[in-house]
Amino acid sequence: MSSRKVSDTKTLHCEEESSVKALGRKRCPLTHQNILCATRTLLEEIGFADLTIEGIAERAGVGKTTIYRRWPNKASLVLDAFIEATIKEIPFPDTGSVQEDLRLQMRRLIKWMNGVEGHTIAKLIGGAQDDAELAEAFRSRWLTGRREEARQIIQRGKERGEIRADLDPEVLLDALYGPLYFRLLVGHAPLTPGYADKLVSLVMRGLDS
Amino acid sequence: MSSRKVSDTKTLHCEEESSVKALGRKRCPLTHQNILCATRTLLEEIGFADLTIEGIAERAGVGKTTIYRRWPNKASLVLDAFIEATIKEIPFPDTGSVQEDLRLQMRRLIKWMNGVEGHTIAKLIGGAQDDAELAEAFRSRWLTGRREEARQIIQRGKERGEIRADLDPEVLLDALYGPLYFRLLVGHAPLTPGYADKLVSLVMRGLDS
Amino acid sequence: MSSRKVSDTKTLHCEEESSVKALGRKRCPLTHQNILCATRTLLEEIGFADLTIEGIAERAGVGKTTIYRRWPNKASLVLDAFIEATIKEIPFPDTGSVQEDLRLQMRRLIKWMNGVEGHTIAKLIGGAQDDAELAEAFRSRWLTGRREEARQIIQRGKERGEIRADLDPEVLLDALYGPLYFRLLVGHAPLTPGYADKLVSLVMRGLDS
Amino acid sequence: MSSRKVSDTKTLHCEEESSVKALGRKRCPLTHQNILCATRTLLEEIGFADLTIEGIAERAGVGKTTIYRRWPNKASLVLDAFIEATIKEIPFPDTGSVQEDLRLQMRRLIKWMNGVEGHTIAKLIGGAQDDAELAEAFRSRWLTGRREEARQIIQRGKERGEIRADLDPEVLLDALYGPLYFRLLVGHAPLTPGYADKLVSLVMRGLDS
DNA sequence: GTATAAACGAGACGGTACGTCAGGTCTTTCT
DNA sequence: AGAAAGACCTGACGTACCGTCTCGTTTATAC
Repeated sequence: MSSRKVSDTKTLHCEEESSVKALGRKRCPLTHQNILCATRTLLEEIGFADLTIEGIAERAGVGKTTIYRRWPNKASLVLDAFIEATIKEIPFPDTGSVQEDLRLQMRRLIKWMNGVEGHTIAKLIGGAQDDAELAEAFRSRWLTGRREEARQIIQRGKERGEIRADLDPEVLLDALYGPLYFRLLVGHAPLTPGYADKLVSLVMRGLDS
Repeated sequence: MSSRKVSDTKTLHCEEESSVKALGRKRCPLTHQNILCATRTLLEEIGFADLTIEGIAERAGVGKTTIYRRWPNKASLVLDAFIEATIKEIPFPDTGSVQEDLRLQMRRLIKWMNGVEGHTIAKLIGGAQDDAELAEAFRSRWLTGRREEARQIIQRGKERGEIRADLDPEVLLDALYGPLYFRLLVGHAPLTPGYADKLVSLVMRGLDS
Repeated sequence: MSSRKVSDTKTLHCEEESSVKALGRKRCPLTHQNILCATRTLLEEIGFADLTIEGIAERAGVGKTTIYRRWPNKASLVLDAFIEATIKEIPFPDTGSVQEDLRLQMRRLIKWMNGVEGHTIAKLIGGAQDDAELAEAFRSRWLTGRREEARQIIQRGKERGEIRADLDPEVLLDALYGPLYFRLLVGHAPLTPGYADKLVSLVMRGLDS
Repeated sequence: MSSRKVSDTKTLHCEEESSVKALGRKRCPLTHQNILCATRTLLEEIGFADLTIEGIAERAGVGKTTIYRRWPNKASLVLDAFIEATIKEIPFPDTGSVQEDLRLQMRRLIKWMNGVEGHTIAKLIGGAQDDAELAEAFRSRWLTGRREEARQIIQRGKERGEIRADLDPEVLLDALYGPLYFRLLVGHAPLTPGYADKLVSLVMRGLDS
């Protein structure tokens, strides 16, 4: 049961042909780490838009070619760097109450969105608007997992009878998390912890009926 | 009172010194239109990211300088072109029922989001992630106006007693519209007309209590 | 009649469309000079093979694009720089004796070949082996003119009766100058001033018969 | 005395330590041949300048390292490939007349220069202008041998009394062969068989006096 | 036999330069 | 003075090879 490994996690997006035999010299894993590390650092220092492959290469003490050999474009690299750094953050709680579970997790997410990572993820979603690959990567490697966990909270609530069974979890999750990303991306209003409370109490009012 | 027209609409963002005297050659109004038109066309053809000032200038038969003289950057120009083209679409209805008003408007918005304009606005929000000016312009020139209209719908509902008076309209609007933009930008699920219905019925359940 | 100007000489190889009217900003002549100067300097410092456009651009304080806008390739640029610097050297004498004229000029050429310019011209001919454009440019802009002058020396000799009239001047000139270039390019033996004397006395023995 | 074989001819320039013992796996002679063959083919196909070690390695089905283990640089390899292919061509005749011997051999050389090999040797001399090693190799492995043979023709002539004994053979050979290489490299005039005749009759006029 | 040593194909690696593109500024000429 | 054309410097792009360096495998002598 505990055998569900989250899989390798290490190399996520970069080209890797595992088919045949692995001929020739092995790819140095340190190099990999150096590049991701340099990317993360620069991302915080100068932001996504001003990030250049050349800059990353220099910072990592690596040839540009080495980067291009492993990642098809800037976005994929940044996504790798980003996910590697944040994959384990913002855990989902299990308090016994759906509403409380979601409220707590949303508060954590808001706090996280107000930090550097929030900025980065906004840029990634922004970049995904003209990069289908990045968009797909963002969905499959960031959103899907978290979404699945949130769905389980709802499922638990349904089993406990807190929520009526015919509720579409997708709509509920969108109604809760959509506004957070909305404010993050558009910035028309601040993302305060209290915002989570208000959203939960508004959206989840009377879901047991 | 209601005569406050949204004003000229024509030149919105571009520098325009009307104060002094209007010396020298007049700015050709056709040029203006040509540039906006070329921008719109190219925006649809190749997208925001691949859009270049040089390309627009060429397509419009205009010097690069002329563009730079009128707009500070690509984003402003695109926003101008975009808003000019869509300012009058997606009207807000007044059926006498808040829920129905919002539902109808959201359906229209969804329809519109599924077209070219939806694509464009997604790119604009995307671009705004690394362009503070564009972000601000997007908020003040696109969102604010529409938001105000939506707020009035809610206000009417409060006056009619459909909605309890202490409800925070910002949270409600976010809970309704946030999910739409969320799906538009992230694309994890389709934007169907029925989605509007589901959202409205989920979020607005029991708001009169 | 004597109005045959050797033409402008200034801009020789670089693209220049003089047809219409010359719209837009003028090409800065200083830039031109800076580039040629930097090229010459670097040519002497590091040689033709290690010469890079990037290096020249940097040394000249100029963008790479500016160079590419004016010259199609490294060779043309170098040829321009080279010819501009040496176009007036190694004059052809007129002593009244063909043999003496040629001998003197060959001695001067040998001296010149032993200097930096000789090295450069060797590299240019070398480069011309895989660059048809450079080859043509070298012939038309360097060789042709000098060849014509040498031909006139021979013509004068024929008129004076020093040389029999049916002699093919091309073969004679090749027999005299070919060996110089041969030694310059292959380096199997030194280029001494006495070599000129020996060649002249060998090749021109009995040309009056 | 005539036992001085020009040695093995097979591996000429490539590193080869025969001293100690020859431990480990032997160098595959087929590999050697494959590399030289690929080099020759590519040389004809794309020319010296566009020739790359990587390309040769691929064509030969060989690792780059294997090439670098055997030749210090591109030039040496090309020279090996070239010489291996042409070492036995253009024999020196012995008709009993110096003038006739040289004339015949020059005609053969001209014919050969007009073929692919002429092109290649021009490129090699060209490449030698920025590669001292190649220059030296070209002289010692191509020119010297042929030059020695030509010198013997002249020597025979002197012994027969056809040519006066004090003639410097170097100058004579330069005066005859220099022009051929001159035209080959500069291309200002065609290399026709008749050119050999003209040169011989011009340069060798009255050498018996 | 079984080490051990080199050759070998493959390909990763840090570099350098390439030639192109777009950015945003400046200059010239014409209207 | 405004407009159009285009020169200009800058800086990053993605590519091609360079020559060096591991890899794992294959082939040979040497113990």
